Order: sequence, then C-alpha cells, then structure tokens
Amino acid sequence: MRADAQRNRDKIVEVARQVFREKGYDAPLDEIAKKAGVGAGTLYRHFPSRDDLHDAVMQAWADGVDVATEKALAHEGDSREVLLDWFRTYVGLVSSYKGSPAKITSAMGDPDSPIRTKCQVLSAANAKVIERLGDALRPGIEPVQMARLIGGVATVADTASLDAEAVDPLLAVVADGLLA
Amino acid sequence: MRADAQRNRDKIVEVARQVFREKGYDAPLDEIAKKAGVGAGTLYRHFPSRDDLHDAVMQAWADGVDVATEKALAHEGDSREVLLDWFRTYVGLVSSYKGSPAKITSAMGDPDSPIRTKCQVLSAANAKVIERLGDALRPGIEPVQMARLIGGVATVADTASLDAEAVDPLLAVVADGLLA
DNA sequence: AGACAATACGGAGAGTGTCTCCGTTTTGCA
DNA sequence: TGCAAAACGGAGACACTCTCCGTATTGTCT
Repeated sequence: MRADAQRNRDKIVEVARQVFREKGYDAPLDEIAKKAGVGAGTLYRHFPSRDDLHDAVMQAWADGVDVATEKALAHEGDSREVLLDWFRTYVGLVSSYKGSPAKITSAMGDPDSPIRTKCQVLSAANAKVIERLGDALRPGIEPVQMARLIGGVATVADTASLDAEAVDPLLAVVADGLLA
Repeated sequence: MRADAQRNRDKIVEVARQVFREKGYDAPLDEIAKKAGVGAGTLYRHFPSRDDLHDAVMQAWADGVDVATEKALAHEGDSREVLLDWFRTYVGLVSSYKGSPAKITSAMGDPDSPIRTKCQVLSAANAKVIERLGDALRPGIEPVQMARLIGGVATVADTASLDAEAVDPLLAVVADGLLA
C-alpha cells in the first residue's frame, strides 16, 4: 500500500472512532471524510460500506475483549457471580456507540458480514465462559445463543437508553435461565 | 374532520400498512404518499412523524393483542407451558415488519412516544400473564421487564432474520429465568 | 342554489446524506 | 529525473425528508 494511502486510511479510522462514539453508528460518512481532511471518494475507496469502516474502527476494541474475558474468568465466586460479571462486561463491550449492540449482535452468525472478524472474538469469549462454567450451565448452550440473549438485552438498553440499574435485573433473569 | 381529509387519511393508513410489511419500517414515506395518490404535504399533515403513522397502522394490530392474550391465558398446562406459549405469541405480535420489534420495545417505557398507546396494550397483556402465573414467577417482575426481555429476543431475531427454530431455545432460557 | 370562509390539498424545492466518476496530483521505481 | 501506476478529492447525480404556499374542495349560511 502506498504511503499516502496508508496515512489517509489511518487518519480516517482515527476520526471515525471518535465520530461514531459521539454521534452513533449513523453519523454521516461525509462528515468523517471532511474531519479527516480527505475527499468522500477516498473514504469510500478505502471502506466501500459503513460496516467496513466500522470493522476497522473496532480493531483496537477487539483486543480489549480478550483482556475483559480473562478478567471475568479469573473472577472467583460461584457460577452465578461469574456469569453475571461476564454479562455486565459483555454489555459494556458491545455498547461502544449508539446502534452498535444491534449491529454486532446481528452480524454474529452472518458469515458474510464485514464485521465478522470482530464478532468471532466475542464468540470465542463466550465459548470460554461456557467452558469455564461447565456442568453448572444448562446443557447444549452455544456461544451464539449466549450472544443473542445478552445482545438482545444490550440492544434494548441501547435503543431505550436504559441505565445499568435497569439492565441488571434483566441480566439476572438470563443468567438464572442459563444456569437452570 | 372534513370528508376528503378522512378519505385521504384512511387511504394513507391502508397503503402504509402494506408498504411497511413489504419494505420494513424504514420504507420511504414519499412512496407511501404516491401510492396512496396524495401529495407529500398531505401525508405529513396527517402524520407529522413516521411514528405517528406507525401508530395509526397498528390500530387493528392492537385489537389482535387482546385476543392473543386471552388465548394464551386460556391455555391449560403448567406455568412453563403457559409462559412459553405467551412468549411465542408475543414475538409474533411484535414482529409485524422489519424494525418493529426494536421500535415497539424501545417505545415501551417512553412516556412521550407517539406509539405509546399500542405499547400499553402489550404492557397490559404482560401484566395479565404475570398475574395468572402468580407465585410460580420470581417475585418483583414488572411487565416492562418482561417486555424488554422478550422484545430483546424478538429484536435480535428480526435483525438477524432468525427463524422460529432458532428463537425457541432463547425463549426457553428466559422463561426458565423468570420461573426461577 | 349560490356564495363565502374555513379547511385541506399537493407538489415544488430546500436541506441533508450517500456514493460515483473522472480529471488532477502524488508516489515509487527504473 | 521521468513516467506509469496508484491514489486523491470534490462536483454532482440520486434518494429521502419535510415545509411552504398557491390552489382546490368542502360545509354552511342565506
């Protein structure tokens, strides 16, 4: 990749991260281009779709997922505690900006999604949690199912602007359901 | 209301119902206006926002909710059966078109939402179910919490185009969590 | 019936966002 | 240094939302 191309790409991703966080996933792409000091054409050449840009933006985020998983797994306590702790972490991770819980959750399980890379990280994290809890969990739970349950809660929390206090009881219900 | 106004209003709602179903909640309003044979101004005068139109479209739908509730409550069987039956019904009701689960679920609990009328019907239905199940349910469950849990599942199912087979296990987890 | 407010209509057009096309500029290699 | 390939960038075509206001329709009063 040519040096100027790389430079522009990096700049776009950096600006996009910030704009997405401020204005949500629906922020105008032209605005991102302008703030990055490039033309619209340049942005669209690097990232043909919004999701492609989103994927690039979430690169750093994906690393954080691993760290967070380790932390939740290191947590000493009974299964319910571990599960709840992970769920809270998960909701936090997946709610990077307005609209992201829905995007990430629906991309999960779609083999053609441009942001699939990042979803696999989450899937892997869920798999680890499932493995750690072992027999305490109801049998036959798949990582993607866990992702959908918690992703659903996170999506509702996102679109309805719920605070942690309102979300926690919902997570508790799901946790108990999974431990049943 | 003047006769021509009533005529146009009815026509718009009729067309909107059909277009929403075909193209989802995001369908262009101008297209609805055109298909209804009215100008854009007329549509926007009758329904200042998309949600206002959505609300009108869901009028008939709201009646169906009552019927469905009665049916689910009449269901003989253990609590789990009743709950699961109601959840399946709920998901069906709330998924009238692409985007509607998210809309309806987030409107629930927002006192200023234009589609609040319709959400109250669902809230009332949930309250009835909760009452019917009584002590079998975990204590302190609010209708709106139930709406958020199932609405979350429905939203994920909607955006990820899941079929009933994939949704059912998720509902089972939530049901067991609520019965815990 | 005829006339006159009041009410409603409708579409042009301004504002905003998406995405492409292509003439111009930059880069890297020989 | 020169030149072809690669990348740029912004004008503009297209799409959707929403408003404004001149025109048409309706209901009422005589």
